[in-house]
Amino acid sequence: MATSNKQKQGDTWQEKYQEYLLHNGLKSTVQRDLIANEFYRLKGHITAEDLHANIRKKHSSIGLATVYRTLKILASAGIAHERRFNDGFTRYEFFDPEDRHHDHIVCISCGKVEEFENDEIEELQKSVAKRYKFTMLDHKLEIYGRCNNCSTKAKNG
Amino acid sequence: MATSNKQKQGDTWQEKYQEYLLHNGLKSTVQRDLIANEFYRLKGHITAEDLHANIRKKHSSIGLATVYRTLKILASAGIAHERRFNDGFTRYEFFDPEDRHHDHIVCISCGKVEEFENDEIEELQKSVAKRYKFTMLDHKLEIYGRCNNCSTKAKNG
DNA sequence: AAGCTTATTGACAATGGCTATCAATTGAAA
DNA sequence: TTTCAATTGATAGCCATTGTCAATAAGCTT
Ligand SMILES: [Mn+2]
Ligand SMILES: [Mn+2]
Ligand SMILES: [Zn+2]
Ligand SMILES: [Zn+2]
Repeated sequence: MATSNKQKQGDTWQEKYQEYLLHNGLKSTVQRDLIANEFYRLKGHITAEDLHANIRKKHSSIGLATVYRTLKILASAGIAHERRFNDGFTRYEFFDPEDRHHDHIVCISCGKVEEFENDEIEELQKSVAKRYKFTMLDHKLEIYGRCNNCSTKAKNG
Repeated sequence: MATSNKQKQGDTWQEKYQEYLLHNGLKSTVQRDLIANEFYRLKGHITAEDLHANIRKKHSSIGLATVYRTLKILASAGIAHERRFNDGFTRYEFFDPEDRHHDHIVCISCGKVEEFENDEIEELQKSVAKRYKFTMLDHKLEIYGRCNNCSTKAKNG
C-alpha cells in the first residue's frame, strides 16, 4: 500500500479518531466531528463549557452533553489529555504523539498556563517511585504562582 | 514571663488555634474543639466525611456542616493543609510547623498515600518558575501508581 | 448571676460540574 | 429503502461542598 512504508508518522489525529470510532462500534456524526475539529482548532487547555460556547456561535443547537461526551471519547482515543488544575474544571488539551510529556505552571491571578519540560525532575520522580516500590503510572506536577504580568500589576496599581 | 524566652518552639497547635479564634472574632465551642482534637488525633489524609463518621461514634449530634466549617478554619489557621488528590474529595492533614514540606505518592488501587521529600526536585521547580518569570506561591507534585502490595496482587490473583 | 450581643450550630436547601436517562433522530450496513 | 443500534438534546439526577436560617451557646458587661 501507499502508506504502509511511512513508519506510521503520517497518522493524523483524524485517522486516529476514525480508527478509534471504528474499533469501538462508534459512529462518525456531524456533531461529533464538528466538536473534534473545533477542539483541535482552538488549542490550549479548554473546558467543556468553553468549547461548547465557541461551537454555539456557529452551531447553536449542539448540546453541552454532547461536548462532554465527545471530549471523553477523544481522551480515550489518546487524542486529548485530561487536566485538572485547581479551579474545579476538567480541562482538555490536544495531544500530538510527537510531543514530549510536559508539566504546567499556572498563574492563579489571570489563569495563564505555561508548559515546561524537565527531564531531571522526571528522572527524580522515577527514583522516588522506585524507592517506595511503586509502579508509577502517572504523575502530576503543577507550579502555582503569579505570572510576570500579574506580579507587576500587584506591585503597582 | 515563663515562656517568652523559649524561642516560640513551645507553641502548640492548641495555642495557635486559640489565637486564631481570638484574632478573628471566632468562638471556642465544644463542637469546634472536639472536631479539632479528633482531627489531630486521627492523623493521615482525612476527608470531612471520614472525620465526621469518626466523631459520630461518640458524639452523634455533631453535624457534617460543622466538620466542614471547622476544617476550613484549621486550614486558615495554618494548622491543617488541604490536599486534593484525584478521587473527588478534599482531604486535610495536620501541619506541624516543625515539619518540612513534602509531596505525595498515591496508590490508585488501594488509596495508600506515602509522603516524600526531595530537595533536588524542589530546587528544580524554583528554577522553572524563575525561567518563566513566575512568582511561585505553591506547587503540587503527586506520583500515581500501584504500591508494592497492589502490584503483586495484580500479577498473581 | 443575669442580661445582651453576636457567633455558632444542625437541618436542610441549594450549587455546580458532570453523568444518566429517554424519546426522537441519524448513520451506515444490508 | 429497510433496519437497527448508536447518537442526540433536553432534562433530571448525582454528589461533594456551601448557603440559609431559626434556635442556641459563648463570651462580654453589668
Ligand atoms: Mn499542557
Ligand atoms: Mn501529606
Ligand atoms: Zn497572570
Ligand atoms: Zn495499593
